[in-house]
Amino acid sequence: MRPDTSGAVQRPGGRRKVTTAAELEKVAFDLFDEQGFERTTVTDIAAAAGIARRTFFHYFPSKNDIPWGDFDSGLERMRAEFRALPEDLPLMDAVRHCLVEFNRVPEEQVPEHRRRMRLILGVPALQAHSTLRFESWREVVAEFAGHRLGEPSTALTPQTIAHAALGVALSAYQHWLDHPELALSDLLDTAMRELARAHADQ
Amino acid sequence: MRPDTSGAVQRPGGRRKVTTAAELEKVAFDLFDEQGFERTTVTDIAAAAGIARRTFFHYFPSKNDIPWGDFDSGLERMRAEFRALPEDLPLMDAVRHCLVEFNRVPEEQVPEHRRRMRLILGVPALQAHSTLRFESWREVVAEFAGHRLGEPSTALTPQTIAHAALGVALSAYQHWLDHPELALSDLLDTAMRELARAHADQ
DNA sequence: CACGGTATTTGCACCGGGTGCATTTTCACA
DNA sequence: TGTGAAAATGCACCCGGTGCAAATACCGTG
Repeated sequence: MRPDTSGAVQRPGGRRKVTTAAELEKVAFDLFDEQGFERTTVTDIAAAAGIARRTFFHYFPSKNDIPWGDFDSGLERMRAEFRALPEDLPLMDAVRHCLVEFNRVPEEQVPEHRRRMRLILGVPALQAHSTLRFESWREVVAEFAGHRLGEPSTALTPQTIAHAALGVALSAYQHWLDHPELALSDLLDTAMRELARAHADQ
Repeated sequence: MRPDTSGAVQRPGGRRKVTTAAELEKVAFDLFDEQGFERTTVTDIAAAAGIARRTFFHYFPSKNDIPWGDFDSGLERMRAEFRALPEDLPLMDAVRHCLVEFNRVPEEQVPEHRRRMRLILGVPALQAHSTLRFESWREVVAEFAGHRLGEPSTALTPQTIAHAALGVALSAYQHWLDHPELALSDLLDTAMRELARAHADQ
């Protein structure tokens, strides 16, 4: 039998990694809490983590990427979520459903999630950077919408639906950050329904 | 009678400005065409314009702001556009109408507009930066939606409508850039209608 | 015409993010 | 005890952006 290659990357020799992205993220978040994002330099983070500044960039492509965790791996989850949906569920209901499910977090991780999102959506530099990260998220939605509509995902309607879905998510998130007593899932669901309602109302 | 203070700022003495933002923009755009946005440095632009690098930053807060022209002044135009609409025009019809009108450009300015938008929506750094510039645009829409709904513009629904409207605009623009033969106005109108249709379809 | 006030330009030193490259360190395994 | 591979590191840069002080050009006035 071949050696187990699942989980961590196999290591056929070579120096051990001295830390992890998750660990660096933790160190960085603490500094961000203390002194804010912009006032924290990469040098600060590296020093606090006990690594060289240069090494930091082996773990994160940029300072702006620190708060994103394994966002990309979540995309595959969402794709699966879309696939699992019954074919006869109306398109926008399906989108709403996945919006809610994709953003469901276990209760105990809520404070952590809130902190992360407050950074991403609150700090201008990160807000700007988020556009780039959200592109692949939109693409997942567009693919699904295109599939349902029998159009390429690059067509106008799928792209529009994807953009709108992202907009809904962002406004729900912003509201959630401003109103800690409200549940994110409810806000996402409501926002999506209210948009449909606005479109329907004459 | 007081001297005319309309138009250009009055100059009660002091050194003359040596150039204008518009002129710098022109110089910069030429360089962008030649060598691309990222490969063009601020130093390049300043040199080509015959000013000091430091002076450039008296005309633009950042390199990323070059392609934006007088975008902010356009916002007031859009606000007026919203105000001029009949009160009984359904909310989303009003939004669609303003979306189309705000983005209407005289035929002769179309190539210029396309070049500008191809930069803004095509170069990652500018794409990211655009998020920050679009915030005030969204706010205009949210204010109108809030007004119509009898809610503060910060409420969930107005914000969602604003985010969605921006999404629609972005997807229409992207499509326009990819398909030069199509008219921007039509794409904006269609995108908005298709989103409504998607929401309505069961 | 010289002068004084004013706004703009400029130079300079500096900071922070990010990269390319060569070198050193640490590890597994033979 | 090597030997090869991966990771960490150091260093020299580049670029965008800022704070500050000095130089420069313009205006109106005496």
